[in-house]
Amino acid sequence: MTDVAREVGVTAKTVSRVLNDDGPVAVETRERVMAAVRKLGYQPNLMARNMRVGARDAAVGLIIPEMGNPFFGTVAGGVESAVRARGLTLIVGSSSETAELEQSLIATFLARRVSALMIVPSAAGDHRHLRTERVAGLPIVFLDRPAVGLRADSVVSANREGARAGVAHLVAYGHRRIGFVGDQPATLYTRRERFLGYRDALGRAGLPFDRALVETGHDQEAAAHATLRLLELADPPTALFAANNLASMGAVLALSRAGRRDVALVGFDDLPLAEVLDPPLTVVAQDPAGMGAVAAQLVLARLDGDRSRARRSLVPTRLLPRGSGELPPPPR
Amino acid sequence: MTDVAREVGVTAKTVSRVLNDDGPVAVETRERVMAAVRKLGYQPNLMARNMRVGARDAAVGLIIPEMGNPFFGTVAGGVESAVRARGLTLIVGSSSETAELEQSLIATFLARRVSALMIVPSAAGDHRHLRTERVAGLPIVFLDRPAVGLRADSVVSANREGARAGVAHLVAYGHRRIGFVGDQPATLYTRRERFLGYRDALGRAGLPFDRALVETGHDQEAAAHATLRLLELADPPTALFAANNLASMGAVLALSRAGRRDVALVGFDDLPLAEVLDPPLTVVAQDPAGMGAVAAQLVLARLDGDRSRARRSLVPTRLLPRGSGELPPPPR
DNA sequence: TTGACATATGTCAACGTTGACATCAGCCGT
DNA sequence: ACGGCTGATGTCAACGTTGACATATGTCAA
Repeated sequence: MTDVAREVGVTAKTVSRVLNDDGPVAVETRERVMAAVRKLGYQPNLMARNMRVGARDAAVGLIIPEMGNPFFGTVAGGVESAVRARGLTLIVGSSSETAELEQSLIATFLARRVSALMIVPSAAGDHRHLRTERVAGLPIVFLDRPAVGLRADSVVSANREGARAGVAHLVAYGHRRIGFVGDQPATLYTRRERFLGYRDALGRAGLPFDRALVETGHDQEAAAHATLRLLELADPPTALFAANNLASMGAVLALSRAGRRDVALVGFDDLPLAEVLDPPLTVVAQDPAGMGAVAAQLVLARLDGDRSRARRSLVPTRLLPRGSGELPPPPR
Repeated sequence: MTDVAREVGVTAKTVSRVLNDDGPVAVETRERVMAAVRKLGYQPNLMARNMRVGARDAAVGLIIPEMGNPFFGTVAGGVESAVRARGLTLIVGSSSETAELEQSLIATFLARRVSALMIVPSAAGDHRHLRTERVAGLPIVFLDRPAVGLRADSVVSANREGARAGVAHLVAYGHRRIGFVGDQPATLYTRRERFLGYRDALGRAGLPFDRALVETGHDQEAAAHATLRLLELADPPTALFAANNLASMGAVLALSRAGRRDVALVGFDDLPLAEVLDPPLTVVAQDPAGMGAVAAQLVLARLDGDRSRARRSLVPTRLLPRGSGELPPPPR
């Protein structure tokens, strides 16, 4: 900036005025400044500006467990377009689902003076330490899973209700033995909630809960094996409920490999090619982009001074019957 | 920091020394400082630090067309883990495939003094204006598509070779009329390259090129319609080559809807559930995470002072025969 | 002509941090 | 006892920018 000023023969302050449309500047001066700016390829230094005006950085930090997972990618996309509409930049980090990385990312973001934090917490995390920041008025919103040890805004899917609806759907088609394929640590919020929904649905239908019908795998292949184990039971399930996208893919994979087109399946979270599968996959669809957008709106409201109590936003799910969930149980 | 200093009864400089493990500090002082840091929840201000030391921000900016697209999401993931391993933070923005947004994101990133820029250029972009920054030594790497009007590093898939191999694969199975389903503007680099690969393969096999066999759609549904148009030709193709993931999904969709299991299909870019499709989808797989990682390595090398000429890195593709690409043409 | 006022620009300090250099106390060897 | 060294801390200025306030020039009404 000083360079530009020297080039034009004015003070830095005048250049600043031109660039920020602050105070009065003679038309001719303005033009000469702009010319110099272009000539020198000057870029204002946001860091210095922020420091001077004591403002936080016009960026929000988002922490997700994994960028590769389309679910989180889409969430991030939803957040990004919403915050960008307000001139904010998005900074993303992925925690690889570990509390340590999450911690260090939070520290980095705080050191960068982001305007807000959005976090999809890792399974093992604890967010007590963020209390100071929250009190200081930094908007913090948790996504997909609520905070642990901290009263803060969160935006989550209607996991329990959705899972209940999905399982009830299978029950309605006559299934009485319904397997549950989960992945991730069983302590994970979403896993727990969906499992509760599963049990709710069984309970409401007067069906017994059988521990043997619950299997877990931490990735697609593991979920496939989990599914296989269920199919090989002496008294196997006639229908399956897969608790997330990886579990669904694993289940689809296992059923396909085993050549079993007679087992009903409902997955939680939609898949891109669900409708061309054989049979087309019935899912309880989430709205990841919507979740991101809702969370971003919350953040923006907080930035605008909304100081109301922390709230939890439930993003509804939608049952999309496509075929796999409408297969009847085999006649006995 | 001043607060911490006051609390302990020392100067800010001493606190700085403790925090940066700079110069000698008495053990007792160090402990008292650390205690005060914890007590006050002090977070160093990275912006001020960067400004003082005149360093660029320890962040690299990445611009992708769309966060929701798993291809770019995975690329971003590859970049992120590589740069984080070096203590750098990733800032992401999406350009929605428009030159304007791309421009404004670049400006924002430059104003933030990122250490490096990584760009998946939008179709219409022009990067001449980045010449100044490149000369100034800012590492700039283009991903998936090369820069326009600028000599800069780029990392791209072996599009032409991959497409050629995919189409040659179909030829090897006896196909003589092979349709091309592309999406995006036909001017897009990847689209062009893959199309050239397609023509190469035809030429090498001595097959005529038929303009009627080339169709385009800009998203999944459009690609499905494009596919349908091909199938309805008087002299329809017996095999299809889909030039990217959306085109593949569209083609799969269309074939499935039309109940056509006799048309061979090879897609460019792998899909999550490719192997459970019916028939399982043969693809020319790209390595998005690998691309991101390679690009990040390039950036890191540049940051380490590598001043060699701009280079273009080709990331190889891999043909994964799964069934759909090995269907023979119907006997005539 | 005066002074009140608007316009155009300049001066200075400060944001939080850290390099360069200064200060001071204690200890060593001679 | 003295110079020199080491360790521990302090002082000051500067990074690039902008708020607060000052200055200079011109315009216009009384």
